[in-house]
Amino acid sequence: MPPPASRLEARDFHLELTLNSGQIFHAMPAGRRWQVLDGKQLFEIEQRGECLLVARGGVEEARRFLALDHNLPEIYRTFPRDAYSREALEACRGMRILRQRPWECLATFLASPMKQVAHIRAISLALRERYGEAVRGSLVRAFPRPERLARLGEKALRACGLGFRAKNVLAAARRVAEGAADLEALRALPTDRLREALCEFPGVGRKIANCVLLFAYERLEVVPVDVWIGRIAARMRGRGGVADGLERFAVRRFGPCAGYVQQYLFHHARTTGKLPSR
DNA sequence: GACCAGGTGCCAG
DNA sequence: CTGGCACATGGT
Repeated sequence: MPPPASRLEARDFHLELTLNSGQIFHAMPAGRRWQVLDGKQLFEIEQRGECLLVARGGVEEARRFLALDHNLPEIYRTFPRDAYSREALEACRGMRILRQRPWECLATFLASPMKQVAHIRAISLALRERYGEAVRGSLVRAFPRPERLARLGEKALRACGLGFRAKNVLAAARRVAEGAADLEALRALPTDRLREALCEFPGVGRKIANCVLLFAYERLEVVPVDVWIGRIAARMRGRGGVADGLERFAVRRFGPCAGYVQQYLFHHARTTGKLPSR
């Protein structure tokens, strides 16, 4: 039996929303609680109002992974003031940008092109089930280490539903496993140089690199432009807008925590189908 | 059965 | 520099 739960104060936080907002893809409900893995570290957590009951995993580790140190009221003050952004904020209040591990984040988003969130989840779960290490008490296995995936063939990865993305996941696993890229060492680079380094992985373009920058390297000012953010930004820019790239526009428009804003707009648009008027 | 999904790389003009 | 297209898979 797990030890009794520790309490963790968590104002301005929405656990379920955060775990299912398209940052990670493996969170599992366990009764009233949620199970989520950070590497091989299992957290099992229930939210009761502004308090979290941490049934498994350390409180300090949970605080860090869930980014409870982000000052959300302060971040909200930087949000754009237009009606659509306010609507997204109200719909997603309490959602946080998690602190993911770079390898899991990179590999998972290499599986994402032209896939819906539900499909990415299915792929993540298949990879974990087949090639991940078991974690005591966890309904889901850990995300496979690069060394494990590097030993596989493309066919084995395709069998996890990866399709044409299999070759990119495999190449990334090999690059990391053989030390051609050190994802932890890259952390020290400034954002532009780090993005360039990430784009050296086959299959990583501007969008996926930005996802990894935002979700794994704490670059909260970065905006991944996917189909939804593209539509939203195009509407906000309107016809009178300059001949400016959508990403550049979004970065300026969304403000200093543009990545946060992006995540709220993305989730709101994806789950409701609503877009800004005009 | 089209159509679309948290894109990228490559090629023609 | 820009637009068009192939690339797999699964759900409406």
